[in-house]
Amino acid sequence: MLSLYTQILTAYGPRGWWPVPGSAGHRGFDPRGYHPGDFTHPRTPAGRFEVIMGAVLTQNTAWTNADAALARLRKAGVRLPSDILALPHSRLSGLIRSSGYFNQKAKKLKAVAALFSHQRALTPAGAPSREALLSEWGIGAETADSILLYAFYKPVFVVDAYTRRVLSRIGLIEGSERYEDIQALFHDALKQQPALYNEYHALIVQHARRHCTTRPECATCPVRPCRYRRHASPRAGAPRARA
DNA sequence: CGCCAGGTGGGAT
DNA sequence: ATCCCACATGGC
Repeated sequence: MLSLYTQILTAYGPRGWWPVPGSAGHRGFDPRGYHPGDFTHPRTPAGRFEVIMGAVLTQNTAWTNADAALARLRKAGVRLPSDILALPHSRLSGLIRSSGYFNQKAKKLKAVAALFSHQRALTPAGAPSREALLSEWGIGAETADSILLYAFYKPVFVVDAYTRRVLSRIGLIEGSERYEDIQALFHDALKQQPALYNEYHALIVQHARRHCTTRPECATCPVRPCRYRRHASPRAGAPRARA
């Protein structure tokens, strides 16, 4: 686990994703997504809630699509749970249209707004537990953990489809393990620091997009050893290897 | 035009 | 417990 981190950090450099306490500057969720000035400070209630809405809106969706929806919400003055709760479903779904699944996500935002509607819920002391998040409709393991890590700086590693793919290609997991089992690999091997988990996750995303794609580009891959490399075809078009 | 993108809940087996 | 599917837009 640590070896993978070191290798992809060296290869890609720090990603500088969602800010953590003590970081010098505030850059956006995704370097290509947010721009300085667009974004709300993540240690205020509105800032935390923006991160939370982003976590829902980006579910199985390109970040650019989710970000466009966040921008429209911001422009419409939607900043806090009470704003979401005050909107009719049709108006809300219209505002977030670009994020895809807009009917489902409007419902999810309503649910998440209800959970965070008490002012204390958007403060560090009042942060909901993982169990409380998971019990809300529309919040699964990854979204819950994204909220805990990125909105509340809890030392919780976020496992996503990229994580599963990269680790299984390398041979660190089989691929069908349960979410929490994969997460435990990170929790057990690394110091439990939010900034580390943040950076590591961002680096996995970068690696999965740059080299460890559906059709991987193993020829220039910076990660070694990798089990998949032996099976992978160096050029596109060849039949995909299966273990 | 086809595929993919930082998932989740619900229903069938 | 596991598998299958609906949910939907936008970029390449």
